[in-house]
Amino acid sequence: MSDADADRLFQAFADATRRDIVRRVTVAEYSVSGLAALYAMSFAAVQKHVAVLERASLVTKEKRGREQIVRGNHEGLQKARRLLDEYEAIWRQRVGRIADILAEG
Amino acid sequence: MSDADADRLFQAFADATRRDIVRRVTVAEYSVSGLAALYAMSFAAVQKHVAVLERASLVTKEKRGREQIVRGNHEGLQKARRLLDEYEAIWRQRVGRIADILAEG
DNA sequence: GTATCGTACAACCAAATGGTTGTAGATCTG
DNA sequence: CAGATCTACAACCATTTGGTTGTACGATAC
Repeated sequence: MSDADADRLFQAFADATRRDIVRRVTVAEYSVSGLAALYAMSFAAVQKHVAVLERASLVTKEKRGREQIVRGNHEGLQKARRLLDEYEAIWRQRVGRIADILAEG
Repeated sequence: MSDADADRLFQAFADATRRDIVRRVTVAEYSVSGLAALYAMSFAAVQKHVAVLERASLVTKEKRGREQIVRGNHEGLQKARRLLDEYEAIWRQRVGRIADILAEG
């Protein structure tokens, strides 16, 4: 994953409204206006949040009639989790080294 | 974890320089100026990045003589991973529901 | 004691972010 | 067809972000 991909992913997660959208569209389908009705902000603002999530592969949009259906996209979440798993692995290596030092001493 | 905590965490991860700092200080100790020497930006800029990471509990600072030693802090990483695990759980529930529907049909 | 080093912090700047309103194009409904 | 609905997008605004330089101050070295 490129730096730019990771930037987009974590940036997308760094907003409570967007995290809420991700949760909702994972369990059910929503049109953009359906989502907009849930939040105390304009339709355009929600539209922008959805666009941020789409660019981060956390959500997909599909046209259905005049509506745009938003659904969760597992791809982005998987990428984010794999990246954090790499950091976790670095921690485990470090713990391993410390254990080795203690074993030697 | 509060929304503000999550915001700070993911915001902190949403920058390649900061992610690199986290990796480095997890495997070894660095002073702030030691870190600053690694990047093509000013000392003050790196100092700000470290401050962002510290607020997000991804790093700790400890004064040693005139230096400030930066170390990785597992707490922030754990919080981030747990939060992503919650999203993963929502996905698994969804997959379960779909399987149920298929089993019924 | 006097440089020098490492840090903190303020002030500033350009660009990005998160919000707004307004306009316009598609699609459905009556 | 006319009107309502859903979406897209531009323009604008305030705040935050990521960077800079400059100043000040405690700790170290000579």
